[in-house]
Amino acid sequence: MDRRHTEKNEEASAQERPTLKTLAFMTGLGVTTVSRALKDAPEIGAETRRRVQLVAKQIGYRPNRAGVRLRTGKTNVISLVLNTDREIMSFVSDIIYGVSEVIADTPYHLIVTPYSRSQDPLDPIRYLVETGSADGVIISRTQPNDARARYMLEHGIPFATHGRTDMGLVHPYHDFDNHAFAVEAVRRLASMGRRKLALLTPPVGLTYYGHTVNGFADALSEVGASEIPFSTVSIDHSIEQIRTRTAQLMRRDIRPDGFVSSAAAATLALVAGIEDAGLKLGHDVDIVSKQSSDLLHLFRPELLIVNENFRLAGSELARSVLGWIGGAAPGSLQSLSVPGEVLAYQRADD
Amino acid sequence: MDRRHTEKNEEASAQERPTLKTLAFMTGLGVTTVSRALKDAPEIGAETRRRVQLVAKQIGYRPNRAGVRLRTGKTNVISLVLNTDREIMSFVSDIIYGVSEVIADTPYHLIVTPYSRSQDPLDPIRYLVETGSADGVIISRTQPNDARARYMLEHGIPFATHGRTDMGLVHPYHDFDNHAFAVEAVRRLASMGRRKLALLTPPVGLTYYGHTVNGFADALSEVGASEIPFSTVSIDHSIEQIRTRTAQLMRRDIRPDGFVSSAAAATLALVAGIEDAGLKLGHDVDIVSKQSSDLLHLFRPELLIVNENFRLAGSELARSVLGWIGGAAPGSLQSLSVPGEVLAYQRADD
DNA sequence: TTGGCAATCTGTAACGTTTCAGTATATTGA
DNA sequence: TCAATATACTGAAACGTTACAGATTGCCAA
Repeated sequence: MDRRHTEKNEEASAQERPTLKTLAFMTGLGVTTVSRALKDAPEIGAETRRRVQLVAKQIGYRPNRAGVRLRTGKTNVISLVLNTDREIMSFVSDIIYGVSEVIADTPYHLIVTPYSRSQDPLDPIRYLVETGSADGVIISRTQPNDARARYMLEHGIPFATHGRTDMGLVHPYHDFDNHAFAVEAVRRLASMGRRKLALLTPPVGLTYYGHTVNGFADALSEVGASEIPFSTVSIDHSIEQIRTRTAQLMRRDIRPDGFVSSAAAATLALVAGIEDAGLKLGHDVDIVSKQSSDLLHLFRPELLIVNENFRLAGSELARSVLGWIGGAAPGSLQSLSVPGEVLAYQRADD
Repeated sequence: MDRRHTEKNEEASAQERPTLKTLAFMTGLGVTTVSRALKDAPEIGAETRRRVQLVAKQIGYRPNRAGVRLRTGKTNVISLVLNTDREIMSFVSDIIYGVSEVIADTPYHLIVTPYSRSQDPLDPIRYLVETGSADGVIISRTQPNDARARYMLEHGIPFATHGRTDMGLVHPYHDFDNHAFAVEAVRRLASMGRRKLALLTPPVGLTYYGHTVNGFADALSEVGASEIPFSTVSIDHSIEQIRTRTAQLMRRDIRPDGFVSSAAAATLALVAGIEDAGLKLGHDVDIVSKQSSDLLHLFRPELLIVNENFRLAGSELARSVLGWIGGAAPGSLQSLSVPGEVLAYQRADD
């Protein structure tokens, strides 16, 4: 089955994939010249360059990734690092699609590097860095003091975080303005006369937990509403847990008349818990919820909804990483999307 | 910044990533011997083998992927080919997680190869085959006569399909038994006294469209119920379209009193359309729906639900591809998950 | 004693690419 | 005219790995 005894490349019939050697033979040039002609090196004659590129296009030459990678260390790979048991569903596919959109016209491939509950989140990052498996990395579930970001900064590998850090270190990120979300949500509830508000928070420990909580608190004092503590669960908890805790909360004497929820799936559980307690959405209580896929309004029309675009996040993150790889200043590759309108902070390369 | 003038590898201080040459120097053996010792070749002495493997473990040697790939052509990559605009959300992440689980203990990386509406679905497959970018491929949205499967079979690259084909060609697949699903769904509705049933179908053209439609028809005649045609939309249509069409259908004189729905998101739209027409779920009409994430029962407790486990699908698909790569017979790498057996058929009301 | 053979180990070449250090030819300045 | 220089090209080496074709040693049978 292995009939590669075809007297070297130059006499091979036709079927093998063309290499620089093939091109060199066809054009009568040396491989060095061909290699340079293809990347528009200055010391190659204009006509030669055109000729080589024409032939390359004609026979469908594509550089061998392994060859390039071995020689130069460039992998042409972006790695998306995902928590396999915690990341919310639709989340992931949207981010992947967003990233894909951006790298579609580049030589980059997207590899998904998973890690599970049982592992140190730093493990997959170490692996990528130590084995040089990617030119750039995208991480999510970012923390204020994020060991992964610090590690990658120390090791000089370009990356972007979904969510900001707070370590005094500068790196590319994309984030949704959860402070603004919480503020708007509280204002909206207040404008409907709701005065006792509860917050279903993001996972404790992630940076946007703080943003959300602060926005919530800021807006509470602004509108003069009060908080009903609801810190026994976060959107990371199971549907059942959220539902149960919500029902318990709603059966108390002092219960919220308004909720702010940081995730769509959690909102489903929230509503279920409320109704378990015999209360009615839109009457006894209102909810402002974030969502990423456009389905929540079908669930209960009374829900007040703010959209977060994860596909955009994926695109921005990919653009940032590619920008950093391309030599742009990391500080110029940060963006924030604001609920309602998407406001991208400047790009460096203009 | 490039100080690799360190007199070859053997005298390098410590920091560069270890290679076979490093190991050879440390053990006093030749690189060939080291290479063979690491892969348990028979012509290496037992003690030498142990010694080499010990040292390799100690210094954390990991084979350079580019080196292996260049020399052998083995990429250690599995590619998951996804339609960027059509694949349902949770779908994708679950499959990715399932695949990840399986390849976690292998040297394989998972790369996601997207293609969009505008492209020929064969494009990404051609790319993968022509550039030799993967050792194995996983595709979804499988059709009865699937050009991609045929192409990969012709080109001898191992793959697995999510869903079966019907071309008389044998290849690995994993599929959910949608015929059985439709049959059970109809029986269930019939047992509740429903007699005029409609089917919200999978995308026309995909293999499981046929399976579902056939199961539906078979069961209809079995239980003596009649079909109300509802072929203007499929689960590939937008939420709005499904909702509108459903409302139209439900306002007719002759309208269904039972639905079978092939996807959770579509079911949301279905229910919305039904309620738009002023009818009540569980009273005027019942619905049996598939779901992959466990959320539908929160939406309406009256919904009758069948779970499809996409994480399992991902695992099975990965196992199949790895099996084929490993030399197993493609015909032995086919699996079907049956609703009710592998998966729980849950009653919402108990 | 010698030839044969099994058991271990080794050097070289090759995969496709880029970089380094050239070479050959034409062009320029004096 | 000669040397200096710019222009256009080239071979060899190297990245890390594996496969091929030996090489060395010790042991045994004849």
